[in-house]
Amino acid sequence: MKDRDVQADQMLTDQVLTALRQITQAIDIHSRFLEKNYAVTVPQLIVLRTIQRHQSMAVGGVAAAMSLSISTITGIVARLEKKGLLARSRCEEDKRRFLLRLTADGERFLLSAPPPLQETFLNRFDHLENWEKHMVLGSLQRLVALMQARDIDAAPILTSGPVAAPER
Amino acid sequence: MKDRDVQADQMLTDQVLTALRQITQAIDIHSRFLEKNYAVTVPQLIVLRTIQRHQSMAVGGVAAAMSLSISTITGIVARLEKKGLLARSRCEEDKRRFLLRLTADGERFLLSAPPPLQETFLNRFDHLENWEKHMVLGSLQRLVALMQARDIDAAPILTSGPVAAPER
DNA sequence: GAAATATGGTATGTGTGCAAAATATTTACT
DNA sequence: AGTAAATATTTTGCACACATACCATATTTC
Repeated sequence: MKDRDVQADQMLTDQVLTALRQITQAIDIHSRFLEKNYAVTVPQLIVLRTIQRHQSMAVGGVAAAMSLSISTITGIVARLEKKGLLARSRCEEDKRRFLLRLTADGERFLLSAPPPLQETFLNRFDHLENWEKHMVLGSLQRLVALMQARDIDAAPILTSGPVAAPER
Repeated sequence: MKDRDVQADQMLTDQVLTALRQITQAIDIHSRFLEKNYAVTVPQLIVLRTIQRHQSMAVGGVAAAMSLSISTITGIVARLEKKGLLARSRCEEDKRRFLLRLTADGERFLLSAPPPLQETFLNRFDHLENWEKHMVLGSLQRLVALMQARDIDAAPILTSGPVAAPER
């Protein structure tokens, strides 16, 4: 039994959660700002950039590259297609796939579009001292590692259906 | 003009964004796990806890306490009410308000419910060295400060409505 | 070659989050 | 009092993000 100040520990973790939510919120707010002024959201912009980098990609490829689920990408792609920034075509080799590529409008758009958060937060982040940037990134990645350390040991409580979801 | 490695800077910020999304994702996944096994999500659980701490609260109070928008709380409250964990009643002094309080079921539920992330990530976070916890928290709050350094300088493009939102 | 299985993608439904508009109530001002 | 302004909530509409169920095409197996 460690002799710790449990109260203080709880406060610390609460603060972490609050900080995380505030960060998420800030990104979300920026996304809405983008949507209002540039007609695309942050996720949409990142999808466009990702496809641009690869020239042409399948839906699953984008999902893997962004570590998002396929169904999420489907929705985003549908909205981008409706805006005419992106086109889908059946892959000839494997007709299960759709190949995604930018339209001329899409290319043109990216040339004038702002990078995801550059105008705001990332711009300021960029101006931090190098050691501080690395410290922040290190902390974030520490959290990611902690969170991704599979919950498997704690999970099997209500065993309805396939308990051990293979991955993700 | 500083003499920096722009490429490396870009990578750093990209990594920050990726880490942030992964953290958000991990929380979301945990929330679904909770929903499946305990019938409430993380936000729902936090709303319950918040109300419990205050005995009874109005919707706006919860929103302020959690720094979420009122409309978001409305939806969460509706779901909790449907589950019978929480009840609403008109406030007598100010009939615009609804007072929220836990039902007997709600109280009982909280006694058996797990703290938001304790079973998983926070538990592990708790076991970090103290200096590391503080470093992580410090980094997160650094990000929050950067992000909240109001976008006012960049924002006023579409000035519809009260631009300078007082707080939040 | 036909049946079983695997894989890529879409459609649907739920939960979160916001903004904007609609309602109702209280407070302030004239 | 009587309207105007502020306040408290709800409703609606949109964008994510996921899981689940389902359709179409590929691959494997018999």
